[in-house]
This record gives sequence, structure tokens and C-alpha cells, in this order.
Amino acid sequence: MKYMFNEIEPKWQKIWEETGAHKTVDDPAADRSKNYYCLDMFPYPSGEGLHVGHWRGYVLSDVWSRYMKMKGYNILHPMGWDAFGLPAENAAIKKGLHPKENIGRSIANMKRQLHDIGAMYDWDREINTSSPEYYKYTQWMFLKFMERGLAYRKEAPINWCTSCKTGLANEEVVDGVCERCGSEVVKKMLPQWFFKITDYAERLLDDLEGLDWPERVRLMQANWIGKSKGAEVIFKIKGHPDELKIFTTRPDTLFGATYMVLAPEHPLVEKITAPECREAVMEYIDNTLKTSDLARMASEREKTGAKTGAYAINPVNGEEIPIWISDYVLITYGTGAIMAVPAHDTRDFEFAQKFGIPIIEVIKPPENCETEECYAGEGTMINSGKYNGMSSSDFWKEIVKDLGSRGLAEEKVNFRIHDWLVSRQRYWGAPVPMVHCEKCGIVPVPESDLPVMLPHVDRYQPTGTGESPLAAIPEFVNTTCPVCGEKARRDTDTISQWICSSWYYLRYVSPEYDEGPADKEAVRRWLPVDQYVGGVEHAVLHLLYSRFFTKVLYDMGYVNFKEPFTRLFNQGMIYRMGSKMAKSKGNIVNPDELVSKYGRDSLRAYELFIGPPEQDSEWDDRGIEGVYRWLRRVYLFFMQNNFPKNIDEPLLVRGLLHRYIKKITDDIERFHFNTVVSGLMELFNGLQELYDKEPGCISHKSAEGYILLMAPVAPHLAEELWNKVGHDTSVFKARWPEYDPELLAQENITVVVQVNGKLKARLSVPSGSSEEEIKAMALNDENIRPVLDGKDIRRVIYIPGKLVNIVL
RNA sequence: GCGGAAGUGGCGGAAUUGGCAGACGCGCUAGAUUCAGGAUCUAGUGGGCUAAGCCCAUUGGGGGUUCGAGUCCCCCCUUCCGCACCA
Repeated sequence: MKYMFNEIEPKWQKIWEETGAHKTVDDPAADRSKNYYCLDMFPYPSGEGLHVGHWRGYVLSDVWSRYMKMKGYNILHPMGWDAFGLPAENAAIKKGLHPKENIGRSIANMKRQLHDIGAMYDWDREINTSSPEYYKYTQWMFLKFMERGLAYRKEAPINWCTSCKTGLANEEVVDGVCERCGSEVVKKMLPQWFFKITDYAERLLDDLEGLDWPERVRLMQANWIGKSKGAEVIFKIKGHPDELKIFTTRPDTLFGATYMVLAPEHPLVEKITAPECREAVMEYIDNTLKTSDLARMASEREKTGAKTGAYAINPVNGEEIPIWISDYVLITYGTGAIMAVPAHDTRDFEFAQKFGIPIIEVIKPPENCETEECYAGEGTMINSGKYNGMSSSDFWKEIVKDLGSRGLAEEKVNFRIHDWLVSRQRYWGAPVPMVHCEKCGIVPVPESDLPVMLPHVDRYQPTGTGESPLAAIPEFVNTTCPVCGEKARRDTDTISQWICSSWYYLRYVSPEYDEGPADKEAVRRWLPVDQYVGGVEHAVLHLLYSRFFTKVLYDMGYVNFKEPFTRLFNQGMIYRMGSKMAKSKGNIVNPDELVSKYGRDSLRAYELFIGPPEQDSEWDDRGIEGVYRWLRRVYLFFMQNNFPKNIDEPLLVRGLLHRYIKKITDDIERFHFNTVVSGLMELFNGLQELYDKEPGCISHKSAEGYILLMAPVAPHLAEELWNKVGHDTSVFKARWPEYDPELLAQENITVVVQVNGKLKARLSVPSGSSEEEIKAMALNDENIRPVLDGKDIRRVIYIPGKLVNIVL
């Protein structure tokens, strides 16, 4: 008899399909607590297909979904395609195919691969963000954001990817290069659409608190939002009507300000620069503009700068202090200008040293504190006039209040996050549903006219002009104004795919619904997502945007929850030959080959067994052999033996089973899927050993127990065996087994005996034994007595059910 | 520089609370089977010895707490990840 996984697996997949086994049970009367929504981050269709790294997350979310199904929940476990936008379009261009055609092919291939996983996806709910039925509501979202004053168009210096030839959001620029293609990102002035994510910065930060998410992701989002509390302070400029407003988190160091710095791009630079400094300032600005953002951000750089020849007046003491420009001050943060306190800020310290600017200490560190040349902590005020002796933290409040009363300062919270650039100068996306009318300005397309269809074109390549390819299609561009009816032009930008994916989780609950993005009743039954599974690379992209969208939808009254994903799990990546799998590195492991060689269940089990699911793991080509052998042996064992219903099963067998029901259940609950698999192996090894000693000793009930436990991991084989032991319905209609605590209590337990902390003996004792009995047994044990011979026993430590330690 | 995670056999890794270190698997060694290879099965797989037993070492390094530390505390080293002139 052979383990014919290639017959078993397709057979059960066919049966699942025919019986609608994976169709979501959506009972309108069902209580929310009976429904469970487990979502995978959906992929973009690439044509290269999935590799074993992609499988990992899908397998573990499927194991979890199947387990929850066996626990009695109605499961929503959908899949779809992030088919609009840069990733999908770039993939198509690379292949020289029209995006629509390429995406169709890629989806077919990836869907075949996803079927191989044997996941319980409900394909009736499949969504595709590039279908008009879907993007109609992406555009609807855009209109709603517009209505609420959260969308605006503005000419601004934006991030422009030189290779993708489009504007990018800040979140898409990583280390100065495009997150997608790795090409250089430059600044370009262009009118662009933005969403006011900054209005939600505070809430996005505050609500991180209650999320059952990996610490790492919450931290990354908190850093990205970057809240800092400080004050804005106004400095007058000597001999000049303009005022200089700066942001500082350290108003307590105002007396130590010995110079000011403006970002080179600051609008005041032009006005205040003295004639004799003009040449040097202009040259400096020129150089700054030539320096890439990437180079400018390198923190190890030596400080540079130029004097403007102008002076500011320190509002606390009337001192005149010189105004400099330097690229270490960023125009994009705060007011683009700072007061510099070299005594208490390392950056200012460096700058002051280089340019010979005075350094005045105003905060004395506490006594016991090791003094450095530049102390940035709290302390006692010195050199601060009448405030000397005050604690710096009290003075902080005091001086803001004092200056505030003269209109020169106010407390202010600053965020690092900026508004979200959402328009793309690319073809493959949902057109921005706006019309430009000479008379009426920017006018939204009426909801009833949605979707604004993306026209089919032959030339879809990006233009690089700052306009999308849509601008070259008169039939698309020319329209009439929805307000006045005069001739008007459509907006030709497309919507970033991050918007498509910001609300997709909502669509799955009612994918056919056509009176809005989702049926509110279905939303109430299924949302928010109970468990979300995906890679950590979306920490400050998709996950942040989705949260923002959800809060806006909540404010609109469209959804009744403030956070979309209650629980998040980030699976680790799979490496091979020391690096992340990528076609360019030639280290891809193709699941298709493994499926045909070892079968779907083996690959599923190995994806879990490879290591802790949240950690990165190195792929071992031979590792899958081990799980394959296990499944093969399980198959042969169950097929070649019979498990009678009415036998007097030894306690050893049942005790073993129940111990592992507990262990495996606990491990699944903790997402320790690697030890779920090793636990299943251990249990099988144990059962087989007992069976070898006493053939026929395993009851029908216990055999079923094993099949149930392995079902989430190896669903095809479990169905086959479930059928073999006499069931004609799916194993996933059965309930997850529960362990019997009393049975565990009846087992003998092993108590370890140590002498001075070193293992000397093991006792097998009935679990009900008393402390006295066990201690006595330990002291009288034949391995222990000789060791104790003639020595004084100082102490005997007993840990119930575990160990006796005899201290000499 | 700041923040986070991690460091355990030849390899992947296990060890909820401080209580048998190395489960499970890969690989390797020997044997069985086989014409042979592969596959499969059985046994072994930290070191030492006067070798069925006993002893010793051992969780990146050093110190500490404890009857007892991979696990807790302090110092140091290494790797990975995130942030990085954000005032």
C-alpha cells in the first residue's frame, strides 16, 4: 500500500468544491460572536506566481480558520486580488503585456497555486480591485473624503519616482528610494491630491494602545506618526517687520539660544539676508537643492551652513542672536526654523563648535549625573535671569505662559506624519472622480455617475511628464461640468492602490452589494476582522491607511467600529541561501514542484514545522522529507489497522491522547504551529509504540481523536482517514476534541529526584500521592540511598508533581 | 546614536509559571532489506573512562540572586530589524 497523495488530495478538493464545503455560512440571524473573520493580506497578481515564502502566511491562517471552524464558528476566510496600481502595472510592463491582460493571466495562475494550498477560501467572495464593480466604491470613498473636507488638491514639492514616473506618498519612500522599484526619488513641483491623514494623527496614535498587534508594528506606526509636545515661540527680527516663528520641545532652554537656523527653503531667507551675505547664502541654497534627500538625511554628515547677516531678538532677554541657514533644519517639519541651543542639543553643539558660536549653559544637571559636554536632560536653571534655581520642568511651563501672555508663545503639538499623497500619474488605477470646470472649479462627479470607467488604451506606459496617459485621450478628458453643464475636463490622475486596499476587508462581507461599498447588516455580522495575517512590510503603509479609512468610515456612521483589525499576526519571511527569496537572486523555491513530489499536506506541514511562525526561517530543501515520512506513516497505520468500537482501551493510550489534545490545543491557541506539528508527530510515535506492544489497543474513539487533531494541518489526509474510519461527512463538520482533566489526573506522573540540584533518579508515582509519600519514596529510592549514605540532609524541597531536591 | 527582537548540538529548532536542557525533525553512523542505488525498517548519534555503569561539560562571554537559572538581575560581545539631523 502506498501513500497516494496525488490521488487523495485532488479527490478531496473536488469533493469540497462539489459540496460547497468552504462556502461561508452567513446566517442573517447569527450573533456576531458566532461568526469569525480571518483575513489574509491579499496579493497583487504578478505572473511570477507564489513561492514557498508566500505559502507560509496562507497556510497558517488556514490552519487557524479550520481550527476555529471545528470549534463551531461560522468562518469568513476570503481571498482576492490587489490588482490595480503600481505593482500590478509594473509587472505587466515588464512582460510587455497590457495590464488587464497580464493581470487576467496572473490571477489564473496564482489561483491555481492557491487551490493547491487546500485552503478553505470561499471563492464566491473573490474580489478584484481593478473591476468596475469594485473601483466604483473606491471612487465613492474619494467623494466621501472630499465631502468631509479630507481630500484636497495642492501644488507641492512631491516625491517623484524617476523610474515609476509618478508621485509617491511619503510612506512609499524608503531611505530615499522608491519602495516599489528601488529607484531614486526626487522632488518635483506638481499639483496633487492629498488626503488629510494629519487630522487623524492623534487618534491613530491613541488607538494603537488597545490593539492586539505585534509590539513592533505599533511602535513603527507610533514612530511614523511622531508626536512631539513643545511650543511655538516668536522671535522678532532686528530692523525688520517680519517675525520668525520656531517650534521647540525645549522652551526651558530659551536663555541658552545663541543663534537661529532657518531651513534653506524657508521663505524668510530671501527677505532678511543682508546684501554682504547674499552671495554665500545663494550658493549654499544652490548646493542644498543639488543634494539628494538621501544624502541630506545622512546623520553622520558634518554640519554646514551660511550666515544671513540678520539678527533675531530673543524674547526672554532681548539678546540679539545671528540667524543662519543650514540643511540640518528641515522645511517639512515644524515651522522650518529653530532656535539653536548648543549647550543642550548635540546637533546645535556640533554646529556651534564648527562656526565658533558661543555656548551658554542654562541647565545644571543633577548632582549625581555624569556630565557630558552637551547635556540634554532636565535639571536646575542657571544663567536664566530671575528664573535661576527653578527646576527646568517647572520653568518649561512657566516661560511658555509668560511669553504666551505677551502673544509670543503657545504650547503646540507637532506630528511628523504628513498628509497622504494619493494621486498617481499612471494609467492602471481608478480615475480620480473629479471634473475641472473653468467656471465652477473642481467639481466632484455625482455619485450616480460612478464608476468613472478607466478607458482601454493601447499606450498605457507612464509618460513622465507629470500627467498620466489618460491626459492623452480626448474622449476621456472632455466632458461637461456636473454643476453648470459647460465644457469641462476630467481629472486625469488615478487613485493610489493603497486606497483600493484600505477598504477591501469591508467588501468581502457583501461582495455583490450594489448600494454602497458594503451591506451595513453584513458589516455588523462580521466586522471588524478578528484575525489578520500578513507580512510586516505593510506596517506604515497599508495598515496605517486602513486604520485611517476605518476611522473616517466610523465618523461617517458607516461602520460601528474604530479599528479594522482586532488582532494582527506577522508571519516571518522565508530565506534561502541567506537572503529573502527573489527571482533576481535565483533562490526561489517553487511550491508546484514540492506539491507534485510530496503533496499538499506535506508542504503545508513543513511550512508550519520549519520554525516559529513569527520568525524568519531558512528554507531547508531536505526538511520536508521528515513531515512527508510522518504523514506517510500515519496513512499506512490508519489504513492497515482497524480500531474497534467496544474495547477496553488501556489508560496509557487514552492518557497519552488526552495529554496531547491539551498540548496541541494550547499550541494552536498560542499560534505555535511548529510545535503543533511536532506534537502530532510525538503523539503518533507514542500511539504506534503502544500499538506495537499491544496490537488492537487503540479504540475507534481514540483513532478519531488523532484524525481530528491533525485535520487543520493536513486536511486532505484527515478527510481520507475520517472516511476510512466510517464517516461519510467531512471531518470539518466534526467538533474539535476536548481533553478530560480527570483522565490526566489518573495517570502516573514522573517525579524527578535531585541531590544538590543534580538529577539522580526518577519516580513514577500515582498522581494523587501526597508530599509525604513522595518524599519518603525519594529518600528510600535505591539510586538515592547510597548517595545520602552517612551525610546530613539539610533540606528536602518538593515541587508538587515535578521534583524532589535533597540538599546535603 | 535611539528603540526592538534574538544568540541553545553538524543543521532547523523544543523547553507557558525558575524545576529532567537538547523534544520533534534533518543530517550522519551501523545493521536489516535490495542485483545495485533509492525508498523503507531497526539501533545509535555532546565528551570522557577501567564503557550495560559512572563521571564531566554544556544554552554568546563574565558576574550575581536561588536548594535549583536557557529562563530572573547587572555588565559586556555578536547578529538581525525599525527609526535616524523631526528641533
